[in-house]
Amino acid sequence: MPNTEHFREMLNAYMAKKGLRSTKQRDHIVEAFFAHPDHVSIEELLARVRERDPAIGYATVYRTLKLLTESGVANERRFGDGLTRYELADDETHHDHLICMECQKIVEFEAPQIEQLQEQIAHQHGFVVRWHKHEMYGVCPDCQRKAAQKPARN
Amino acid sequence: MPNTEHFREMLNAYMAKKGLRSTKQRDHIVEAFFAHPDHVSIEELLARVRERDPAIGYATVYRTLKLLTESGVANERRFGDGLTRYELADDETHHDHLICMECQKIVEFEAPQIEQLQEQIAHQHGFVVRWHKHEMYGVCPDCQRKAAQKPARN
DNA sequence: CTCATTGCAAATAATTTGCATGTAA
DNA sequence: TTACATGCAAATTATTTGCAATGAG
Repeated sequence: MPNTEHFREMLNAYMAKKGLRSTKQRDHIVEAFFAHPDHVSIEELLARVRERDPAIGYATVYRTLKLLTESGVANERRFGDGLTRYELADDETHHDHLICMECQKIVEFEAPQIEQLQEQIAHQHGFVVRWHKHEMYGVCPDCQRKAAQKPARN
Repeated sequence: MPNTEHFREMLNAYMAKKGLRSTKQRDHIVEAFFAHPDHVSIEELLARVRERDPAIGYATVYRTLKLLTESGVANERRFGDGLTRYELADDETHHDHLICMECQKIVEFEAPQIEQLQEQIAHQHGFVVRWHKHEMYGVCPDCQRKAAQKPARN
């Protein structure tokens, strides 16, 4: 589990400001998210949360993840499998993604040099950047190997 | 309209290989896409195409855009407004995006230095990159100005 | 007590699919 | 002629919402 202190504070501050309440469902969902905040889908999260509290419904998970997103704790992402996925909005240790178009594998990487260039460009356009998304879609080593063994059949 | 020769050839090759046929609906849709291949949605495309042929249905547009995607002519993109948008898979003149979180404005930019760094990183992980997505979400100059005039009310 | 929250089921929204009919090749 | 393509409507899928019941503060 990553260091979540900062995010817990953000969430508490947001909830206090909006007059929102803390419930055991929310707590479970938030804990489950913090435990594995690595591009999880609603369905995956729901499955984990139901291990502790089988009565929790879809809608509550959707609503809580929206809350996490609004409070700046999580970011919504879509990769291309039709699902919305969530990850910690962790700017400090920000990672980007290499996605295999064959097997959907996701590899994370960090590239401080790119982040720096990004900032420059945004600044040239007068933008203030809140977060970013940098994804490369291609073929991973494993799938390249498979493709070599069993060539196309079209 | 950008230079589309290369893409027409890709599409023809793909259709020939798969034994697919050329129809007037497909032609209209493909032309409409080539005319404005700048992150269009299905709905926008349908509206344009119906100016020429009012009988064309949603399904055909969806099917044709899937065909363009499979043939490598178009790429599917999702920005965050719930719609899938399409753009020319133009690697040569590839552009990335700055997206305003307030007004949804999309600004394009090019950054060859970043593209170069990307390739390096992908190579380190053994990936072959087919295309990529690089989006920065933030606040544009206009909306920064508005926010300054009319501060938050939460 | 009051009002946010929950779970369910129903409602939306975007996209896909089945099928009878039309039509390239 | 032989399938592929089309348009429609129905089906799917992901997500949102209305509402009565529940529960936090």
